[in-house]
Amino acid sequence: MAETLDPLHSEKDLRRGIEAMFFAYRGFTQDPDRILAQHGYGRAHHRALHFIHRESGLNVNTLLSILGVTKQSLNRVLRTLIDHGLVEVSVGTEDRRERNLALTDKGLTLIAELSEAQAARVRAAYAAAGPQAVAGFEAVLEAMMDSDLRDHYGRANR
Amino acid sequence: MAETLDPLHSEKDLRRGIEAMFFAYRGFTQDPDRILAQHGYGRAHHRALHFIHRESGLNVNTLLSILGVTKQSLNRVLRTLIDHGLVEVSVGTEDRRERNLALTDKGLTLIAELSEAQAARVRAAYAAAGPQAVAGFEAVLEAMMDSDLRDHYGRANR
DNA sequence: TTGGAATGTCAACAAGGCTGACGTATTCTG
DNA sequence: CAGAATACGTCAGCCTTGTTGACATTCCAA
Repeated sequence: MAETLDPLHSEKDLRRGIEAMFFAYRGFTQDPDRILAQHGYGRAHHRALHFIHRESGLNVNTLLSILGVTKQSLNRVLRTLIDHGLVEVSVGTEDRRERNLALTDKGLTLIAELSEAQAARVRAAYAAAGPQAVAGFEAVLEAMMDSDLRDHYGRANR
Repeated sequence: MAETLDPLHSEKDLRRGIEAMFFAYRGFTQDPDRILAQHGYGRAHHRALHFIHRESGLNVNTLLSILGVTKQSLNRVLRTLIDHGLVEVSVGTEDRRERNLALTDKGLTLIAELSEAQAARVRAAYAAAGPQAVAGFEAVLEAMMDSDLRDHYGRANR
């Protein structure tokens, strides 16, 4: 499966990789950040919208574990999204303690705008680097995740 | 150079890539964050230490453009690093308005600890994914950067 | 010698993390 | 059925790290 004879990566290689993550992440968030600022939202709102969109009807606890923040922190963000009519809350059908989250049409409109801006950059990078590079990109990133995060990755991406 | 017949990447592909960046970046910062917290520092301190280490003697303006923050924001971080004896400032030799930044032994000790923790994860991911994947990883990330950031990437990595 | 560049610093503010504590439904369990 | 546990919301306060705006100092260069 893995290479049996893995070359040792030099300090320089690793530093390059570390800086690549740093600089690329900046580019990665830049376009949506601009749009968010126009609407008076932040990156935290984007993340919430993204994962509610990916898995409509998910409950608060699940979203918390995906985002890896405290409920107080999420609540602040969720509160504004609900009050602004981007997210809609409903009582769980199985367990009525749970709250199911879903995007409204207004929420769908915003996430579409954000996603398209971000996807455009990723699409351009994928096109520039080529399909084989994309496979490598995904493989390294997946290996870099924590195992508990890896469970969420791919979830609802079937 | 680039593929002449680039396949279109589906929405699903792009979403996977976007989430890969999100989850992987979390893993990427996690280990150094723990160490930083023990010392009472934050991610901003790590970034400053990293780039001062990479290019010892660089001036404030250069560091500002690499980090992409305001001078007030950087100054706060730099102030504590200087006061705590991790960074040492000297007046520029050519232009005496400039301040050259360098790490002290104490600063070198901390950045070594941080870098090693972060490099360990990258090294493990590289080993798991294989050398060809690493090349793709770098290619995609480099293509994802803003062009002005790309100038800094690789700088002093010669 | 004067304008602009590089730097430092004060003050105020906002986003978005955190902890701790508490309240209220609702469900599970002994 | 009573009490424990779970899911969620919220109040209060704190921290880091970003922002803007204003202003002082030092020094280079035309």
